[in-house]
Amino acid sequence: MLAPQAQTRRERRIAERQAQILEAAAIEFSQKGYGRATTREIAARADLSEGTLYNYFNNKQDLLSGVARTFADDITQKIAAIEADNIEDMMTQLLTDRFSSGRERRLFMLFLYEAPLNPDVQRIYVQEALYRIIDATEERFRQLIASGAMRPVDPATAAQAISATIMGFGALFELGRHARSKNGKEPFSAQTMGQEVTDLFFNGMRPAQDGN
Amino acid sequence: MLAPQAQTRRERRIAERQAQILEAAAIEFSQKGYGRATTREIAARADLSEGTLYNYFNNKQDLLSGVARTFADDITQKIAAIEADNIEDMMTQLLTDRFSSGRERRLFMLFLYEAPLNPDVQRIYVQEALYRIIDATEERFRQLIASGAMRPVDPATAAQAISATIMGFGALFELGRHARSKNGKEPFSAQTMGQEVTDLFFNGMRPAQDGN
Amino acid sequence: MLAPQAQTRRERRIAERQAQILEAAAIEFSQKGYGRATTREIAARADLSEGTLYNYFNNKQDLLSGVARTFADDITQKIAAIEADNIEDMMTQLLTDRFSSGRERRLFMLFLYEAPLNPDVQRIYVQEALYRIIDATEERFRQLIASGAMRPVDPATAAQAISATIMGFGALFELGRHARSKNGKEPFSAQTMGQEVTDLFFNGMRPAQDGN
Amino acid sequence: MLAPQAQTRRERRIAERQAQILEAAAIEFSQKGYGRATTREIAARADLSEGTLYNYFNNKQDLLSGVARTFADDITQKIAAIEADNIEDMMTQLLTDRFSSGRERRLFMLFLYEAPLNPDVQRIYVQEALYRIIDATEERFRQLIASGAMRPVDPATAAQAISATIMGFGALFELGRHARSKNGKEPFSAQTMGQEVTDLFFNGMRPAQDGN
DNA sequence: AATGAATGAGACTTCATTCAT
DNA sequence: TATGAATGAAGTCTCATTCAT
Repeated sequence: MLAPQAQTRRERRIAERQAQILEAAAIEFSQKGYGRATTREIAARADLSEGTLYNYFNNKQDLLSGVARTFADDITQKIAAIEADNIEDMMTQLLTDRFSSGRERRLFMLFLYEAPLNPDVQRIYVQEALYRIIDATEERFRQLIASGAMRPVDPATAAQAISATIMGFGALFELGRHARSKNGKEPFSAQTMGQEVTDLFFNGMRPAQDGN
Repeated sequence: MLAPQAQTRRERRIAERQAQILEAAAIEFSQKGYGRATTREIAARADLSEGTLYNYFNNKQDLLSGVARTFADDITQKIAAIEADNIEDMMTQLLTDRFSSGRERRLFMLFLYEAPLNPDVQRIYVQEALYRIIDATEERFRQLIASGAMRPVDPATAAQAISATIMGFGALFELGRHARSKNGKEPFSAQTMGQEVTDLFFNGMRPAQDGN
Repeated sequence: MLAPQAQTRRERRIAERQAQILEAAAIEFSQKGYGRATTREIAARADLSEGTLYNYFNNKQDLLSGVARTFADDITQKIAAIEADNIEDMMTQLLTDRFSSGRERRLFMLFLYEAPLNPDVQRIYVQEALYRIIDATEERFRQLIASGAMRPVDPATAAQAISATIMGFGALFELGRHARSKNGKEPFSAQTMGQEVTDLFFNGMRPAQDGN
Repeated sequence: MLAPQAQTRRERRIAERQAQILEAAAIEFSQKGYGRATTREIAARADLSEGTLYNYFNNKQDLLSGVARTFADDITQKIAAIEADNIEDMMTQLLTDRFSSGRERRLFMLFLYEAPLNPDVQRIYVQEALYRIIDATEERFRQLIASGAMRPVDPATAAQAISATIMGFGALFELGRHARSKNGKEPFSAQTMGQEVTDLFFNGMRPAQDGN
């Protein structure tokens, strides 16, 4: 009982340290990008020495991988937690969700950018998270179509379109577009935006025909 | 007549060199990202010495700005060249267009990523190109709505949604998603993709109601 | 008790390293001037890697500032240590003192040259050291005049004249003038020089008048 | 007659070009120092291309040598032009002269600084100008002493003291000391300064004794 | 396990000099 | 003879990584 417990406590402390470091790394990476972030400042933010960083991670790339894994898990869970039996609810939740945290959006951009340059990020964030989410969305669409709750479009295309839109909105937000007020109205709220876009996807742009 | 001609020749040579350098820079940046690209390799690819680079550009950042301007001009022209008087054509062209060149997509990602870290990129690519395109799209939507060719959705939201979707698809392509064949069919073609997505935006996902 | 002691040891080591680096920098700067001295050779002389230099100083300019401060402190202390209640002693000491070390003279020239090009040197060496010394000298002259030990010349001019002479002799020595033997006598000694110049300043050049 | 004339015209043009370049070099060197001045800006100031510079001078060092020679000739002539048969006039003129032009003072500092680093400057400016002036001064002092117009101090020391003082005042002026007003009086004028310092050297600091 | 000083490879950049036009 | 684009050596500085304490 003693050894396993000590082992467990040790493992717990290691996990805590790693989380503490990854938290700091996430902040630095999100603010400065991967290239401009320095291990020195990550260590400083984690209130550790630079040397200690290397007791928990092999190198800077691993820090990015670690951050990617954290956020991959996070987004996967959030998406999985969405409960909706009609398409409108589901889309609103999908769209609203990604508009939340600034740091999250920034890291999202970072992962997209780094993925082609960094196999770990590609694997951890893109393949194990993004693609699975898209696949799951496709499967849900397939079900909705089967149940007649959705027009029989190509579910793969629809899933990608939805995902692409969410990703694109993340980028637009990040680029500051959301700050623009339109027509004197208040600047976009994520909530309103989600609803309007959902309406667009759901009802389409085609003008109502005939007596509709 | 002599001086202007000589002047012109000199200017032409300078423009050529700059183009030659920017071409090399665009390739290096697109392949390695801004931080990992080196002036040495840009020079080598342009078949010039490193010092010569600095006869035409002040620093590495200016190389990125130059590349950004080139592609900002390019995309602006392409978008402006779109001629469509019905919404379906317009959307198809918008969506199809951005799926073309791989390097272009990679640089697009680069600009999105760098914009918040680099005021020049933010100004040149985001504000002077992306935003104007979105604004022009909004204006077109406004006209289509006025003419009854489009359902009276909020034109600003619609313009952003379309733009976000295009941007997102650019990213998805870049991430390799397009390489996946679905259902044994051939992998996506930009053409097909554009048409399907246009259908989605145009007709929406809502199942046909009533006797429709 | 533990923390302060550890802190002190660390600070002591840092101070030692800085001194070690500044020593090397002083030698390189004095031998080659600021522009021709290289961080590489400073590091080599300090028996450190080039990178380590930058753990202790921000840049090459700071190395020069550091050297300037060291020598500013040094000269200020030496001047302040002069004890003389009659003008002859004081002048002899003032004049003799600056003729001592070759490196010191070379750095003195360097600071004079760099001061107009380098605000730090101007502030550290010129304003905080040279000017204060001149001011202090003026004040001493003022007292000597008040006590009747000195002819009532303008004390500011006199202080500047003395200072200028010392500075000029420093330069002349540095230029190798002192190496010239005159009339077959031995080359100047700082001692002799000091006495003769003092005599000159004290008694003037005017021939004795009347029956003197 | 033709060849020599053409030769002469050619030589004249060469001399003009050289003077034009040296003028530009003098300005740049005086403003920025030798190391920080660039051949590019010297060429620009001389309204020439960089390449042309190298048709008239072998390298940057030669530019400095050329400037040194110009100013060495200049100062030698000025000193030689001094006409004075009594010591007061002579000293006033000596002292006043060097306080004149700012650029001249700056170059003077430059030559003093560069001399130990640059054999040409050492030879041209220091040995062929400065030392000769000091020697000539010593000789004049010798004559004045012989004629009883000057107290029999050591003429070599006196000549060096005078020279050192002039050099030192040049430095002090350059360091901005002259800008300080004293006692509410106007800031120093070269004229006043020269007179006061002459009085100091001539009459000494010793208080008047007895019934004087 | 923590530290942080030391390292050194390598990046960007400058600039005196050359040379084809 | 004048030009100025091209060169490349050399300089300053950064920073991920290591290792003795």
